[in-house]
Amino acid sequence: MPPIRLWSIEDFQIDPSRPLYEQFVEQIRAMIARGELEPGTRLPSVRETAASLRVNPTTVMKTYQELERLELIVTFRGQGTFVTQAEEAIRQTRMQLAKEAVRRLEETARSIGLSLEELWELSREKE
Amino acid sequence: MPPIRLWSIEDFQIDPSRPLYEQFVEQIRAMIARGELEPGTRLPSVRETAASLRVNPTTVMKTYQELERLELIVTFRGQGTFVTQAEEAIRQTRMQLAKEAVRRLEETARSIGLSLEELWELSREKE
Amino acid sequence: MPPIRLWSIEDFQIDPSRPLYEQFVEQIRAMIARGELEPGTRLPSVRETAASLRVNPTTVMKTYQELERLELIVTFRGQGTFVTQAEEAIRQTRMQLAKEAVRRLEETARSIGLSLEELWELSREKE
Amino acid sequence: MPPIRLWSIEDFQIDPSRPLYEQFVEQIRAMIARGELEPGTRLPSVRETAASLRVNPTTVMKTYQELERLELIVTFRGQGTFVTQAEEAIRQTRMQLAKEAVRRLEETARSIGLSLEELWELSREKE
DNA sequence: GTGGTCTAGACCACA
DNA sequence: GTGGTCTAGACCACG
Repeated sequence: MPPIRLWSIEDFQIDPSRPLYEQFVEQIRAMIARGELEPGTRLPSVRETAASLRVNPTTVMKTYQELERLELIVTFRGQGTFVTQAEEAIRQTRMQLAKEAVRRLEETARSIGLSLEELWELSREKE
Repeated sequence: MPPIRLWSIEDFQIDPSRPLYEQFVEQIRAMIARGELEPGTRLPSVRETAASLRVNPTTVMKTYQELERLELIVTFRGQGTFVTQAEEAIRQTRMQLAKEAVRRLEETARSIGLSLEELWELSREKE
Repeated sequence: MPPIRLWSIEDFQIDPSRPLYEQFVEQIRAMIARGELEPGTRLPSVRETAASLRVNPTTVMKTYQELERLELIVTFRGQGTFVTQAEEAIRQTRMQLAKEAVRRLEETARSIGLSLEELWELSREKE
Repeated sequence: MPPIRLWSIEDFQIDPSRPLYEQFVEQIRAMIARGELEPGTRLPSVRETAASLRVNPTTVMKTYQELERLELIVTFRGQGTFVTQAEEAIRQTRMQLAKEAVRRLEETARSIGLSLEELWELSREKE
């Protein structure tokens, strides 16, 4: 059973100034959170992924380990790595991402002394 | 002409896993953006700040130089460092911070396949 | 993948009364602007450069970071530092240097009350 | 015999990142070179100038000393400081400034691998 | 007194 | 291996 398809480096938006594995984690997590990678889907192996993304295998390994720690993927030895079947974990992730995003927005508003409404208005001004 | 007052390390919330100078820049920028540090105010000297924050002078200098590149402070040789008189630059900074914060929120919503309203609702659910 | 070749201190013309890093920036920028360092070329590592130029690694790092802010080089974490592939940025730099040089010439002419033609004539007189 | 008039800081264009005295020297030298300050004119005293420009007296002193070294002004003890009567010195200065400006232009052209004509063309392109 | 540069050397995360 | 941050301490020009 092959994985849906190999990744290409163009599937990711990379900022060279930030850790690669961190950006892979974020973007694969988003793929799972929005349902683009469905539960049970088999992911390409570490070796395959490293080759297709042209990155160091240890970078992919760190990515997968972190996603595993987040309980978004599971590895079955000898069988491969799969998106978790636990939809609850995916639901939780979506909520965490939402809460975190709003928390950051509120933190920014607080730091410049604005209410959320004022921040919103300001962000909509031109120039 | 002394600066308003020396900083204490308690004036800053420091995450030891991130670069010190980066956090100083962010938090001083916020002080200026919300008007806590008024235009024309003299900042404590590099040496004073280093002593009061218990960090190395070069760390403070890197902080000040970054704030200067952001055009939020100005250095007059031999006289010290001052919050810019150009209130326009401060206004711009507030707007940039607001726009950036909202952009990140929209980016998060997009990445998990939600509208801004849906993201907001989700962030307000309990658990 | 080694860089083209190490630098020697003889590759640079150093005026000891001016900041080292500033002169390195100017001269490496010129190498890129005139195509001597081609897009994609890997620069010698910070440590190698520091050793071959007999300067401190932090001096080289400051040089590279400044060139990075100018968008003339890009750093890939753990991989090294490379001349940007964005030839547009290089073209822009050439134009900026040209415009700036002419602007300075016009400024000098203005400051001594001459037209560009008169300045040119004057500079060609002997003694 | 009063000097023509006191200077105000608005008579000068100041870049805070460069030495003050250096900029005063350049700009007063230009005033003399273009004839705005005529030979024999009496300059305001160091003390007066420091007060009217709101700078440190030692800065003005250093400025005058440098202009004296350039033989553009002369000080008669107890009488004051005057623009030199030696028109030859002024002529020389104009020529030095012109030669130096052209030398810098040629140096820039050389550093980016262009002829003077090509540099000129490039500086005239838009964007 | 001020900031700016440079050195020497340590430690860290990342690939 | 790579660059990035931080410390400690020296020296300098400027005002």
